[in-house]
Amino acid sequence: MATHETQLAGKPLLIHVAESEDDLEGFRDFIRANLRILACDSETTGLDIYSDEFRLRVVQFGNHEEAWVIPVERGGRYNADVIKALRGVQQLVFHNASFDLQVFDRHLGVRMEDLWPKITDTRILAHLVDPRGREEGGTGHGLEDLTRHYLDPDIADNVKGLMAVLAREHKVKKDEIWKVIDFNHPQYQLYAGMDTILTANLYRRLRPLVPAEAGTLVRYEHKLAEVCSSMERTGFLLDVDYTKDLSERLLEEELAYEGQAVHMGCENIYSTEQVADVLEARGVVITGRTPTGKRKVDKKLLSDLCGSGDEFAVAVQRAKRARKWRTTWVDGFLQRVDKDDRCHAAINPLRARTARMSITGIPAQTLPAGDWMIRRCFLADPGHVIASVDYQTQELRVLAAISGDRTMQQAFRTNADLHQITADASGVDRKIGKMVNFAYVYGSGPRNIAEQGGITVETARNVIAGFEKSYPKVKQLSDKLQQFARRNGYVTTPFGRKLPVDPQRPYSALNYMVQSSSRDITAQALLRLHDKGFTPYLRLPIHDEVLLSVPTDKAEWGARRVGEIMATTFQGVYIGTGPEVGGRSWGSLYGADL
DNA sequence: TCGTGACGCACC
DNA sequence: AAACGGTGCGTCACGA
Repeated sequence: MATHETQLAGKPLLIHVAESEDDLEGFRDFIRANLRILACDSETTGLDIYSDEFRLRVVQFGNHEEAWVIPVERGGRYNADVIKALRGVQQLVFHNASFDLQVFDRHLGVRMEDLWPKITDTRILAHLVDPRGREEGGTGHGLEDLTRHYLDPDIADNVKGLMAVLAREHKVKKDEIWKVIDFNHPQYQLYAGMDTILTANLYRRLRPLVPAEAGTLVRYEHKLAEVCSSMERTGFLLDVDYTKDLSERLLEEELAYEGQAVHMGCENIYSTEQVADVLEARGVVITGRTPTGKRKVDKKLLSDLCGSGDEFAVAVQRAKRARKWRTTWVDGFLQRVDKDDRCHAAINPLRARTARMSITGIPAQTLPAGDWMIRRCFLADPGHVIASVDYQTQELRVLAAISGDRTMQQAFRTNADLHQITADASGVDRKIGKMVNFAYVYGSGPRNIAEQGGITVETARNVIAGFEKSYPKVKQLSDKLQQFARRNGYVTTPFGRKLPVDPQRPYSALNYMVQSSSRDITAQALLRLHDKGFTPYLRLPIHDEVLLSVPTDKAEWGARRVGEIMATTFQGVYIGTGPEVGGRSWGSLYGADL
């Protein structure tokens, strides 16, 4: 048995490694002595849990000063004892449990459902303590960042440097190291064990720091993480033939237009500098500048030029679009599809400062909405169709609720046209009224609203004034929140979430409040859907929408039922839903299959 | 070779 | 008086 001695902030640590099956007796003793609570972690060959090459290599258990490292890749008793430990320990602490639990589910045969009830996730605790990333002045939420902030900066630096050192030693790229490194490498063993000790210590530090108002959020966020991890595990069926074909078509389009651009003197259309040079050589005057003073060549400029018949602009824009669609979406899907033709998104249920969720892998929140071509790649299961249920004007209704504004609430109650009300208050088009309704929630100023709506700054000021006069309580709330945020540095949402507000941007307090509350309304709906047994049909949560695959013969009923369960009354304001049933592909909801 | 900032663009 | 909130991802350009 190998044993490593090291230190964390001056305190001694002990890391045991099971090198032979005989060593497992010591491991079992350790588990028996720590049955109440242990931190756990795993080492794998990569992050692509659902790819064929993925392997689980090592599982570690630890408390605040001692850890065991078990090479489950050897199978046999190593495997069996780890499974017993996972089942036996009463409380398991992970950092980002969703990942490890999916790994154990798929590669160790321990169902997530069995483990989730006893999981504590330090990433969740860290977010409830400070939802800001490191770039935003917060602690960040990765194990390394949190270790640096709460435990021991030197250890954090070592962990960060380790990968690079080992990769250099083995002459491989950084993300390849976890596949090739030998289990007997002492540094590998040391840091594998260390991760659980860090997690155990983080748990001790973070638990008392969770704000009292957020106390009830702890269990709720863990349940939400469970539901989202279940969606990840299920995955989303990919129409592989269609997707491959689309990839080829997009590549052809890209090459054709890129060739035209090269012919017109631009070697690299992705270099803004080069595009600007060619445009100027063609007599275009570029007036816009980026924050760093460079010539601004963006979509708006290119579209305007396309409109006036500039063939170079047309070629650049079309090539860029085809390339973006192919590399960002289509090829990405093909790359991560598993052997059953399913794509597994990574859902982070607790991501933004406002707690908004994020979805990567299938970047479902950013797929083009005006076109069905990309969404057409995804299918409902065999015998199923796609259904979508979204909230109707979720954020504005939340604003009506938390501000208590009578006019806004009345408008929603009577189905009056809120955008027209805003427009009429200053005598502008409904389109402008709608834009300002949303822009106000984002905290936009007159200049921005003017640019966005193609109106003068003067008119923008009038529309904003009209908005504030129409909904006086909204303005009052914004002022109140700003004042509170200036004084205290944060605001607290109706769900008990403490959201830090930057002193330079007190106006963002209103948006944080609305965005965060909206997220919690969707999140709580997911928990209700889970309780009613709908989780197997859920595919993705997308802001104010839930996407499902439902059996064809029950689709209408199912979508309606999901809509009923999601619909809610928030502080007296009804937030209704719009269930939609499509065809076999997600694209059908956007005009495909017609 | 890798990491990072700037930029641009997709969405709510 | 004015203040655009949040996300993911690809590419270039640059520096260690």
